[in-house]
Amino acid sequence: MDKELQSKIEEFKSYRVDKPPLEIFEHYKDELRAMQDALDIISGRWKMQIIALLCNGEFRYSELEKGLPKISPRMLSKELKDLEINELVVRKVYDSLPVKVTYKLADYGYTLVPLIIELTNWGKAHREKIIQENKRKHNKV
Amino acid sequence: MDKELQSKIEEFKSYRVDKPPLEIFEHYKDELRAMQDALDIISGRWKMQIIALLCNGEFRYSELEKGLPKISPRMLSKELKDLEINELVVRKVYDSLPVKVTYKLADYGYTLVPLIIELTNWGKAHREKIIQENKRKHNKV
DNA sequence: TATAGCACTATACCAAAGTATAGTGTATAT
DNA sequence: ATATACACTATACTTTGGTATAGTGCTATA
Repeated sequence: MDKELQSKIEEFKSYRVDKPPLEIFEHYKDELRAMQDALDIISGRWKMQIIALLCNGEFRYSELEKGLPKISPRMLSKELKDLEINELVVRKVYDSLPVKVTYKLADYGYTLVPLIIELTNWGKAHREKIIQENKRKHNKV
Repeated sequence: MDKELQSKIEEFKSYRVDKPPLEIFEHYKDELRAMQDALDIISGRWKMQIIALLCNGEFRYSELEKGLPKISPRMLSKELKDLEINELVVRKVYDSLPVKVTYKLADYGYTLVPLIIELTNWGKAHREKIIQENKRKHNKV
């Protein structure tokens, strides 16, 4: 664990010196709201998977369908619409025949990359931890 | 945007040179699964709020109720149980009379701090962006 | 002419997440 | 004896996220 993190944690811990819980809540209100905003946008089974795929470039609708093996077309178009509304994804329509539609990450979408990395790292470490624990249990028994 | 991030993005972009979508999916499968594991654990309206509060120290059940003004007792005890199962939170029972129960972050729980910070930062920036956009629209009209 | 591909939309359905309200057993305080 | 605090649990309900299945209007291809 690095120093910056360590000091952040100390900061948290030292804040509460018998302050009433509601006061602590009020103090962090904006942070909590911001965190929740972010979670609302990235939660769900598909959003981050779509974004992670789109990190690799431009995809057609049907390519995304293939790249997300279990998604239904309804879900895919709904999720893409959501992401477009939040300006994370850019939708381009070519007026060729038949119509071709592509999706790519907006520049703004790339601001999510640090979060993707953080989430992935934590998820990997967590899986490791669970595997280690199962091993220990197995050895004891 | 810092250099490390920039190069990560280039890495993503350069990976896809006309690879079929399914191959890209397979290539990132472990990462996607790890990301989803993490999201499953922290998603929902309460989990991260509880963790963020507990960053500040040890709380009794009733203190948490006051610190999370809108949570129902059922939700609170369910969420705490989930967090305990995932070993993010430690539950301590004092056999005083009446019983006193406290909850605090496990050391492992603190590994979520970088994620909390990332989420909070992104959420704040997002809110800023939306406010700026509304201002621009207002000026145009 | 028939078939298949494309980028969707419509409708109905199900399960999980979250909410609202009430109740439990214990103990102290009055 | 009654009321209150504590840490819950039970039950029923609503909302949301996601699935399943079918269908649309277009065009290129055999």
